[in-house]
Amino acid sequence: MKKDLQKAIQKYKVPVVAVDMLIFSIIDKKLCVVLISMKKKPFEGSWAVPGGIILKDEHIDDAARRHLEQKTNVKDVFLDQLYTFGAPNRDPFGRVVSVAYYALIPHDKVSLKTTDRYGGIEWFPVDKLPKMAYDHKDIIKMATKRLQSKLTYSNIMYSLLPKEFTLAELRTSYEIILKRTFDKRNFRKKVLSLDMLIETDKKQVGVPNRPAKLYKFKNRKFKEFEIL
Amino acid sequence: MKKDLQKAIQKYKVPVVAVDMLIFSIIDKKLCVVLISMKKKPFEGSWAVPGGIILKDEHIDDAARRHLEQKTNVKDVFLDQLYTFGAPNRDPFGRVVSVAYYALIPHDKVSLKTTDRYGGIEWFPVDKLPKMAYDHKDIIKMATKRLQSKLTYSNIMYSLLPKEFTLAELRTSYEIILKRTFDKRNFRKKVLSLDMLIETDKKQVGVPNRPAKLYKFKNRKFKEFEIL
DNA sequence: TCAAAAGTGTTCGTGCTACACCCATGC
DNA sequence: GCATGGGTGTAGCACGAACACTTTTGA
Repeated sequence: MKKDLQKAIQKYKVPVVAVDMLIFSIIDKKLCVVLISMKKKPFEGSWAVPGGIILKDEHIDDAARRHLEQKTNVKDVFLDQLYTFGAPNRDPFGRVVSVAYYALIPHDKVSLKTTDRYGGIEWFPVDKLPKMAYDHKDIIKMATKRLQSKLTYSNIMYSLLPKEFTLAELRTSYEIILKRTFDKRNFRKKVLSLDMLIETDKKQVGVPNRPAKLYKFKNRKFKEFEIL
Repeated sequence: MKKDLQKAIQKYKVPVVAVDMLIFSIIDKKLCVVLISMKKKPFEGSWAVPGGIILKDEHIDDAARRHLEQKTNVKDVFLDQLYTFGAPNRDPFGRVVSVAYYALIPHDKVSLKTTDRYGGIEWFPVDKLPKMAYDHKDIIKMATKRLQSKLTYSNIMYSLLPKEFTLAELRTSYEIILKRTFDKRNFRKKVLSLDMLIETDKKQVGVPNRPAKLYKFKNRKFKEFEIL
């Protein structure tokens, strides 16, 4: 960083703009989020949501996408701005205003990339978080709530499921995230009435029971609905 | 803004964090928003949403409240974060990431304070905006949508109405903002069933017709409901 | 033939919608 | 007494909730 800039920033305590990227998926029947383990004091041994400072000329949305792709190799998933956290003393290293984003990625595409900047990167169930750095525990809670809410009035589940899926998979995914159950028949009736899915001519293979029909989403793009 | 900082910021495109404050009220049966007229090129003659850079050690929420109070003298109203805009070329003067907030203020408390930094400050109906600077037209559109949505699942109308009001005032306020009508009887039934209002023992005075009972909100604090 | 999950209809209750007339007050 | 908005009840309909048995496949 150039000297005159650094000087001006220190003089006026200009806040730094960062993004936090909350990456959600369903792993092993649980809603999980990607965390990285911290090396630096005072947060050694704690975990945090991945993220970092935005680049110059980089749109904040793109900064979020950059972090998402860096960690998971996935693109073209649902990504949405959550909230901007701007308390003056959130970060002991300096004033950081961070814009949090959340994304939903398919559980069949999961492969986390670690880098040597962090101690490690792992999925954690949102109900069993480790010791968290900063205010990240609250951020995860808020993101979980928002995710639950958005699931009930949009088609964003397209971003969590594989291209083709059974209605049972769709239903249990809703059940896991919304923490409730749905009646099998009522659920079918409802989702099929929404003109949101397309029936394929394929079926499950290799299951020890009657194979289910596979469906896919009509549009793999955010759209509002009255779903559940 | 100080000159040396401004210079450094322009040179290196370091993002500056600002807030934009969208102040809504109902004036003359129309949903209106506070705008200020710009003096500086290239936006002479255009209008913008009030706002400005956050102070050092100032919480961004407080920055929004500061601007709100500066312009309107009101405190203790509903104020909520809308969205953070972070495209790199939004502002020709340099990179600005701005966190937009919106607030609802009572129409009986309106008195705008002008300052000599701006050409003027005025209420404009959201349907008849003047020539707007930056991307502020889009921001107002987004805020209006959010406001409409939030009205249908919360009690934030408490922040727009005077302390005591008639059910007709409540109803027409919803009708103006949501751009639809409600059946008088069904509306009464619904809002009274929500345990959100308290009936006072007062009535309208000086009206040339049967005076309506006055009601007040049980809690003048944000709460979620299923309202309309 | 057995185990396991898929697929399929009907009934009931709740809540939203539509709708018209009398009442209280000021002038 | 007349003009103006306040205040009130009921019937129909749509939608969500509850609920059990038959079908198809692999082993």
